[in-house]
Amino acid sequence: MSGLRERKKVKTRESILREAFRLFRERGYSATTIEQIAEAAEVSRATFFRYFPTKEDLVTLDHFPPLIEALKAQPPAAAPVSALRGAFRTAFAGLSAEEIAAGHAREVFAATVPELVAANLRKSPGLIRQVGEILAARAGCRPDDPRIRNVVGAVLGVVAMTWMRWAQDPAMDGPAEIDRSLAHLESGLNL
Amino acid sequence: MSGLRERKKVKTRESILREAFRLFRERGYSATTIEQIAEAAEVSRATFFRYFPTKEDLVTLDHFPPLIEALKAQPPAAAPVSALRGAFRTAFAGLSAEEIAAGHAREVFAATVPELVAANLRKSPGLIRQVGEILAARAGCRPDDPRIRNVVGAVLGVVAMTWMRWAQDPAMDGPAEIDRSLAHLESGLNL
DNA sequence: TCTCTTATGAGACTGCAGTATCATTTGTGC
DNA sequence: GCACAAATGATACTGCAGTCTCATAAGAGA
Repeated sequence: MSGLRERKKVKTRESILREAFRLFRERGYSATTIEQIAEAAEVSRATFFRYFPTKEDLVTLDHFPPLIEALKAQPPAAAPVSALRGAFRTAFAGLSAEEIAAGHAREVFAATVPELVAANLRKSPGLIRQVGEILAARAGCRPDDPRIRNVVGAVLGVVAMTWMRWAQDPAMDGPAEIDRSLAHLESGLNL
Repeated sequence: MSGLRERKKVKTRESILREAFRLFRERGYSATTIEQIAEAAEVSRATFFRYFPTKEDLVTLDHFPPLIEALKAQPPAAAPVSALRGAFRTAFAGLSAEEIAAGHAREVFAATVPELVAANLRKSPGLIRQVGEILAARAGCRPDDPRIRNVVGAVLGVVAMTWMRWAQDPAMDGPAEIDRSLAHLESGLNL
């Protein structure tokens, strides 16, 4: 079934993505017009919209790494921060180096440009709540307990900051650094 | 000097803000056009743009509470998280209850709608860096030290989460709750 | 090769944000 | 009341995202 048609579509899609990200890097997200992307990808504007309904769709994360499942599988005795740290570690371990590298540019980008942060926030309204609910169930308290919120906030804040460092230094070992940062948080953020 | 002109300008500005937020609540931020806001505020489109250069300016925080100054004034011996906690406390203490209440709706709104989160992120690229630099100077390490980033990330994450709780429950004492959350972070996030 | 289906390109069109110009109104100082 | 400066309104304009229509090109299957 892998006819010429399908292969061409894949190539076109990849070409659009590649050129779009190149332009984004060169001149920024909002300064890059769809017309420029289409031209660089040697495709008409209309075709661009057939592949990506909106500009945002170029950069939004289709799905987060299976963080939720990994979190559920953590040992019940672990403290909340430890459990989340373990979940991140497990989630990343389930990805091949290629997958991490492939998704890195795109996700890092999405985490760096404000417009895209918003786009992703809009697409994942449940993630924060979901993490909070699991932690609350583990700890035997209500999901809206301030302490649960604090843990989620602190962990996500630390991860976000590390993610941004990763964005600026692609040579960095992102997963390892995230783990190290969470260990730092776990041990009280002392210097 | 408080002539009629000045008072009219203040009234116009308030009218635009009030009608804009009413419409935002009714039909959402991006679904509200500037033309609608201008009409509701009984003002021409041109005048709207004279008061607010962009739509985003309606909702972005003009300036954070004088957090930076408060942070610089913290006792040098305090640990980073403690210093930030103290800075938040001082910054809020410098505001009257009216100022807090007045800014609350607007800021809460800005913290809730994804587009506006992005707008605020774009406007405060320096805040995070600035806080990091001060903390680094206090601790005698480099501003890009991962530990500094972790502290900033964790604190901002905790504050952001508390801020969202505040958004859902306006009766909450926001500043006090932020202080409590930071105390929780300070003491290791244990349950 | 011939037909059918599907992807593409071209171009016009809408809606909205933001800019620019210029005439008109409306406070302000005298 | 008068002359000046400032705020406003009307209007036309640009630029870009996203939609729509229709003609053409190109792969699929016979």
